[in-house]
Amino acid sequence: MINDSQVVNAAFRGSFEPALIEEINRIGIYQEVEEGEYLIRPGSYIRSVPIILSGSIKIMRPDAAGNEALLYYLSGLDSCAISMTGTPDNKPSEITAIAEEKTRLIFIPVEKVDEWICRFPTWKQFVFRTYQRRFDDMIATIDSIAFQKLDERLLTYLKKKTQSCQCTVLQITHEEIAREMATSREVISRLLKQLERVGYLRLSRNKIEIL
Amino acid sequence: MINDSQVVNAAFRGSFEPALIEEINRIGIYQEVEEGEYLIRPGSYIRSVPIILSGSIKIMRPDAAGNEALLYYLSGLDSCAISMTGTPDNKPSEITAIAEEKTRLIFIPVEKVDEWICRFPTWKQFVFRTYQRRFDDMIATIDSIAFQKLDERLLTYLKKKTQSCQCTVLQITHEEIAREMATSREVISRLLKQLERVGYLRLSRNKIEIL
DNA sequence: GCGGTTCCGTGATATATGTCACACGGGCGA
DNA sequence: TCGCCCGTGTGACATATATCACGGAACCGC
Repeated sequence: MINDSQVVNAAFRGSFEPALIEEINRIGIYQEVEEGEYLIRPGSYIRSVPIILSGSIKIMRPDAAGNEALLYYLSGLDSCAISMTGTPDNKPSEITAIAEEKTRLIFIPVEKVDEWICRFPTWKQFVFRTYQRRFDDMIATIDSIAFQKLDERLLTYLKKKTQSCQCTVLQITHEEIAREMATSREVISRLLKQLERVGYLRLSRNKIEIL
Repeated sequence: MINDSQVVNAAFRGSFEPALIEEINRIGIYQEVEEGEYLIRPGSYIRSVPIILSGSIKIMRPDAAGNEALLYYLSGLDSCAISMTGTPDNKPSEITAIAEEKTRLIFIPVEKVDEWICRFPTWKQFVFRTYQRRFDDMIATIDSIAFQKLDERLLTYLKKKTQSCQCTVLQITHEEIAREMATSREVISRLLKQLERVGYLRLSRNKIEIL
């Protein structure tokens, strides 16, 4: 049986200095969430920053009309830049975070994020790399929405999805894809069918197998 | 005649502690750019971070096919978060920064950005607020592209534009708007005409007057 | 004033995407 | 086993946006 601190140690060794790992073990709150569980809902206040140990989390942006747009995925050793910055003004969150699969993470209180920056060089590096990655992700998202047609977007969507879950069989409904891409189910069904005809994937109920 | 350090002092007094202002005066490189001038082009390397003293800068994202998408504007006391993070891996920039009008700014070498974070609390605060603002901007951009129809997008575009230049008369061509919104000139012309009929604005050559 | 250039207005048409309506089939609980 | 719900496939149609093809108006240099 693996306990929390072993998991943390294994995940961070090599990235963080020992004193920092110890601090994380002491302060961080370990948590496991199941697939589909919400970590953040719009309107809630973010008081701590999650670091993903294993699994993956998807970050979405809902709009007033009930649509959503996928911003990016978080997986191993990623963290959510929005939650680092989201708090200073004490504004509530404007995003949604949902576990894509069973996910283990550790929460660090925001004050500590700040405090550690000057105490641990590797932490500062981590925080900045996190920002940079999330910026790159957001730019990629904008690229995709602004420049690509739906069929291309669907392809990049499927690619990212398989990357983030590290498998070729997606357990997902057309409806859900449509929601994440802010379009309608029928359109996705048609495009998927098209991709199946071309031999890019195989469809069945609740399942898409990439070839 | 105003000299550089007076400008800098006036801009930063109240936001930064005196020691930091002095440091900025000593290290930062003051520069003025004219309207239309490029600060960053895709492919160039970013070795220093600009802080805008007055004027405004627009940050765009070009794609391979020659289209562009507007990411956000920078104006008084803003800074570009991408340039803070853009350097760690020594990757070239993937964005474009263009002066919207005559703009005064001061460049801080990236190493100093990093160093000052632990030395000056107000600087750390500044850096984090910058990140947060840019994140919010990017999310607003995604909202607009993902959820709004072109006519609404055009409205929000015009609003932001007037905000950033602080005036109601925009010196701009339909072609340029189209490029920034990644669509075509005819479409923008039609939509603008529509807005004129509704009495929202008045059109003339190279000029849009918001009412 | 003249010729060229840039910007703008607008019809006609093409294409992509969104919406509606409905049928089919599989799973699953009563 | 029956009925029902959910996910899917698909035609027909509505709408939004892109593209093409012009013509005309404003401006600029000569």
